[in-house]
Amino acid sequence: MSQNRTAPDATRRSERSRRAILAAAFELVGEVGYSKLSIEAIAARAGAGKQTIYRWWPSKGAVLFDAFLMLSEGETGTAALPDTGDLEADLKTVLRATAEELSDPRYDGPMRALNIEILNDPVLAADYLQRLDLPMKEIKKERLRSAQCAGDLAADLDLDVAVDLLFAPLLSRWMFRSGPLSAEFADTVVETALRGMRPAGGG
Amino acid sequence: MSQNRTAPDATRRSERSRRAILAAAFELVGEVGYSKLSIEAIAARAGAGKQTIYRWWPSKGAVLFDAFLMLSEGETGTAALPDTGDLEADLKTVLRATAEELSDPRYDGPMRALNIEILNDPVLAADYLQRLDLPMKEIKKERLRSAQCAGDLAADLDLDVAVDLLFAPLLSRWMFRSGPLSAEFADTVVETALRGMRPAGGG
Amino acid sequence: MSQNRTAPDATRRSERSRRAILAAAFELVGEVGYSKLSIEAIAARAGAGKQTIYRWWPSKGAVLFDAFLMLSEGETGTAALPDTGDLEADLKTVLRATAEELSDPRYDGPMRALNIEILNDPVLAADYLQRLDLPMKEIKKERLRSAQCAGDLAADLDLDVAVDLLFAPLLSRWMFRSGPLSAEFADTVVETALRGMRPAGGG
Amino acid sequence: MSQNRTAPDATRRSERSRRAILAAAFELVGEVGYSKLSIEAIAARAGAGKQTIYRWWPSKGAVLFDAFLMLSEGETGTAALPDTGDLEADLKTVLRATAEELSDPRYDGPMRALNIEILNDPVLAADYLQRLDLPMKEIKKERLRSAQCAGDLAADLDLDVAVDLLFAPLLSRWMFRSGPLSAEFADTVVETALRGMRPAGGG
DNA sequence: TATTAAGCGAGACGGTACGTCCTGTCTTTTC
DNA sequence: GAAAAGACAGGACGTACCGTCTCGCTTAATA
Repeated sequence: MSQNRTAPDATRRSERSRRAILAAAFELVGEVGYSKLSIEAIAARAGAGKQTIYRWWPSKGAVLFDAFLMLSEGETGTAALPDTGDLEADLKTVLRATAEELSDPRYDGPMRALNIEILNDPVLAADYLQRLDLPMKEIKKERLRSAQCAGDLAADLDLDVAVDLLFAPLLSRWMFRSGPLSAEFADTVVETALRGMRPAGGG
Repeated sequence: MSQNRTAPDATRRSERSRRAILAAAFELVGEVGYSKLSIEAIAARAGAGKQTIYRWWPSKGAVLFDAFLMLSEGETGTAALPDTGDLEADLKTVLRATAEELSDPRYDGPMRALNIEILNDPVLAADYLQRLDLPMKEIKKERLRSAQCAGDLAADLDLDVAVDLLFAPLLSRWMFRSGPLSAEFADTVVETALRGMRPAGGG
Repeated sequence: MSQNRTAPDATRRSERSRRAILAAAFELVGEVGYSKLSIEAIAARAGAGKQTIYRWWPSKGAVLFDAFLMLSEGETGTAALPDTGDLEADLKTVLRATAEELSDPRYDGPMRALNIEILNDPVLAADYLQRLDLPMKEIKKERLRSAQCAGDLAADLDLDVAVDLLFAPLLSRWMFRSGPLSAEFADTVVETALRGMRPAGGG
Repeated sequence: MSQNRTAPDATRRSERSRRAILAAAFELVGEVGYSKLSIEAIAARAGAGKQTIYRWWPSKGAVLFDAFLMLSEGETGTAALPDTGDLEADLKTVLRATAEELSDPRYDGPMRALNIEILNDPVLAADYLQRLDLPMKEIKKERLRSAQCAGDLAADLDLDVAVDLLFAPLLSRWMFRSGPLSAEFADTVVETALRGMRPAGGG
């Protein structure tokens, strides 16, 4: 079970360096964009040696990814979508919030960087899926399942498809900048998609 | 309207070099992936000088983009979605084809590379929007409009949203590799989305 | 007698371009130094096409050399060293003038450039020898021969060696910047060298 | 006393790389000549990165110069001209050796390259003067001083001029290829120059 | 309480690619 | 048919980073 190289001893890892590196990575990607982001710059900004980065992360994308995880620390697992009983209103709240976050210049740069790495690197993509995307999808599905039990959604609805239908359009607009990420857009997407998911005999 | 630098004289441009460079770029991105793609390698493979690339394209992404345009040459503007009268069947045909294309390893690599460049470079994104995305969206909207006239879609449906709802889920799955790009998935997306777009009184 | 390439027709040669190119070369080498001198810059400054330079000169050094010839046009062949009857005084006059010229920043740069080309290119060196150095050496030897006839120099003196002995020290100091090119230095060289060249029984 | 850029840490310098680079530079300049010598080729031949050259040397000429210094390592300071008591014979020995060295194709190329750099670069010229030319001149002057004490040279002879008078003619012939660097030439120069430097009353 | 061994900052190293500049050739257009 | 203009293939420039590799230094666990 040993690595080909002597594995680093995690107990001795400097928490100070770890945080400084992740913070520096997040800052820099926001300042200079993904394509200009370099390990050298991260190390310099963090006051760390390059080797410290190479020792603990397999790629630049992994650093970036961990920087995101650090931000969303505590959120995952505990968080749940709002459930006021009104599915449409709850989803509109969530999509509007998502739209706003994607529009925020503080998050736009780093988010694009992470997406680029995911596009590039299948390993990182799998990691992202497992550790961020799937948990968040489960949270979304949980809310839809609740609505399904309440009879607000068709019983045979594929919840995976439902989540994609609801969230992918926003992502697509953000990615290609093909339209404004407005509250109106969020609302229309929710309204149209939900109409397709209601029980057949619904009123 | 003049450039800040003396612009190259397009009338003297070598068509032979242009084609060789675009072909080399497309080949290489498929072989080594985007992150390993270099201007140097493109020039070498094309038997061209690096300066010839820098003279005519502002960025690596622009080369890649033109390589895509060269492939889809003639398609844009002339093409239209199938219109058998059965909207659902027609859309399933198109989405299945799209899913297949995205699964094809010959297109997966270059497509990811192009998307990365678009994520990175707002200028290229705008160019892409104008020259590829908008025309293709118009074609899709044309088919939906035809269905709208036939009473198969709600009269007040926002066709832009409709297109996003239909096509974004596929793109999202491809991008994050979050599920199989199967014909079943394409069908389910079309069925669910269309149900939400039909006239209220149901035909 | 034909060249491997169709030789240019000298009768059609543009005198205007020739002069502009030589002038531009001379100016530029003074401004930016030899190592930064480029054919492109010469052509641009002269308002000439690069091909015009390549058509008429075999190398950058040849252009530079012709630029020098243009300057000394008319001098060669006609000129002679002063001959007042006092050899020592005459030589001091000449060496002092040479020292001054080598110190002049207008000539220092171009002269170094020419010397560099000569060091580099044996063909150009031979050309230089034939067309500039030998004629000038002959002029100097003529003056020494006159002194020899007058009994001021040893009858068996090798005049080639004599010229080198008189002029090389100055050149060496200039080249290596190993000391001031002063009138005193010129005088001392002449006095010392001449003492060694006088007839044995001389007073 | 600090540099404007963070100076490299000389204690960490790789002696292996240094020697390999200097050796490669010396070899290459002999093989392809100065004008075809490139940093790129030196690095490749030495198995070194280009940055390693740029880190430690300010210019191509400086590399070449150090390559020369490496060759003459140990010679400077310790060496002295032969002193058999017979000045003329000793000088003839030295000049003949110099002439032979300048004729040796192994040294001709590199030597020309170094001279070109010296002509080009005043900073390098000053360095050369200080570290090679002046020490060697001092050695030559030492021999002349010894002769002066013995009464073989005029008491008021300017030894700097004397050295130039003796050695510059050889250099000049080599540089312009204006004549054979023969033993006869060396002898004649020594005989003629020395005759001008002897005490007035002749011993 | 010393010893020791890992992580650490620092940064030199062999490399690759960058984007710029220039070379020498070729072609097009003008005179 | 020479000349201005400038695109072309090619190649070196000097810079920026890559990922690897020592260096001393600090620091936590072991002897």
